[in-house]
Amino acid sequence: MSCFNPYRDHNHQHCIKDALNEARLLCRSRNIRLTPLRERVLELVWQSHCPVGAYEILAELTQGESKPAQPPTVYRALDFLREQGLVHRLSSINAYIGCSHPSTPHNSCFLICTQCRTTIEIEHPAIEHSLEDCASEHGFIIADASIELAGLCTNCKTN
Amino acid sequence: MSCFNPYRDHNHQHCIKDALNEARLLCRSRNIRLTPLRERVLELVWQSHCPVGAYEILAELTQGESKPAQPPTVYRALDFLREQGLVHRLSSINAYIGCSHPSTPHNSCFLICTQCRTTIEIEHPAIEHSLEDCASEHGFIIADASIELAGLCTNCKTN
DNA sequence: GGAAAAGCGTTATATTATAACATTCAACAG
DNA sequence: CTGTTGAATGTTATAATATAACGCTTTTCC
Ligand SMILES: [Zn+2]
Ligand SMILES: [Zn+2]
Ligand SMILES: [Zn+2]
Ligand SMILES: [Zn+2]
Repeated sequence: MSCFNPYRDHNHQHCIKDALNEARLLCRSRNIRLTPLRERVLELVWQSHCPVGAYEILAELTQGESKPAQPPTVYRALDFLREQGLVHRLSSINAYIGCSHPSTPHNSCFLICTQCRTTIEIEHPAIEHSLEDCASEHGFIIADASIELAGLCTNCKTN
Repeated sequence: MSCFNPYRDHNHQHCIKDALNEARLLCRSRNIRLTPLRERVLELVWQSHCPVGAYEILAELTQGESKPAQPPTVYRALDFLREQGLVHRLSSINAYIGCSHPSTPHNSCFLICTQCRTTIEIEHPAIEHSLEDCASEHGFIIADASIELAGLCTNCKTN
């Protein structure tokens, strides 16, 4: 049972707070720097359970600033966060989403609702096993798995 | 046992010929038009078992022509071929590859070698089942699965 | 044959991402 | 402290991928 069901009401402030806290601890333990900018970008990524585009983040970063931020600012922060496993890239929609369990290494697997855009990251041993089995049958060594399932979430399929 | 092993020598002319023949039959049976341009693009996609970028196709289309082809020419042909299931898009690398079994509906799953770029499309009931199980556990209805596994193929892992 | 739709050419532009170099900041040794 | 070094960020420009919009041509079908 997960700590929240993003398809229902929940206190999302907790999600944000938890994600930021975990990120801080994780970076501290790895002795790397979660700078204010990186933390800010992570916070913006976590504004919802919907994937967010790099240029959306850029626009939000720029809000209220005198000079607009530039693309490399965002992409560098995202690169850092992705390297640390704090953020995933959803290549099928060119968007980014916070990782729900950054402390444990995993192949990411996402359920992306095409209607409400809510996206959840799932971990399912059966998927991992079937992929590994299949790859090894072909003598293939998986380095990086991208599994993105688009469709309708519980909420949207009934509406 | 598959009709060829793309990691070893094989007569790739057969692959191209078979793919084009199957495409013609399939379009005929669906009563849709595989125009010369579309067929040409499909042929270019099938030039190898490596994914190919839209602008690479564009460049090859332009070879020997007086006026260079424009992006919409290629993208429209690719859109058509994808709608008909003759070509898949690999979003993790922004590239396109011919479908190895376009006549039967399937979720695409690819093993993409990061070294030699050879890519094979696999069908494995266990993967389909585990994905379906997992999605339905979350009340999610899969409309479109994108599974792209990057890593080392048999050949490259030993070299 | 003529209307309607599909296909394609063409021009322009949107969207996503990176290269390259300058400047500032943080860490650390001496 | 201070000077040195590498990391982080700012800044400008550009690359790479993809689509919008409009008009002409070809095919389909009555
Ligand atoms: Zn939440
Ligand atoms: Zn994750
Ligand atoms: Zn296929
Ligand atoms: Zn290889």
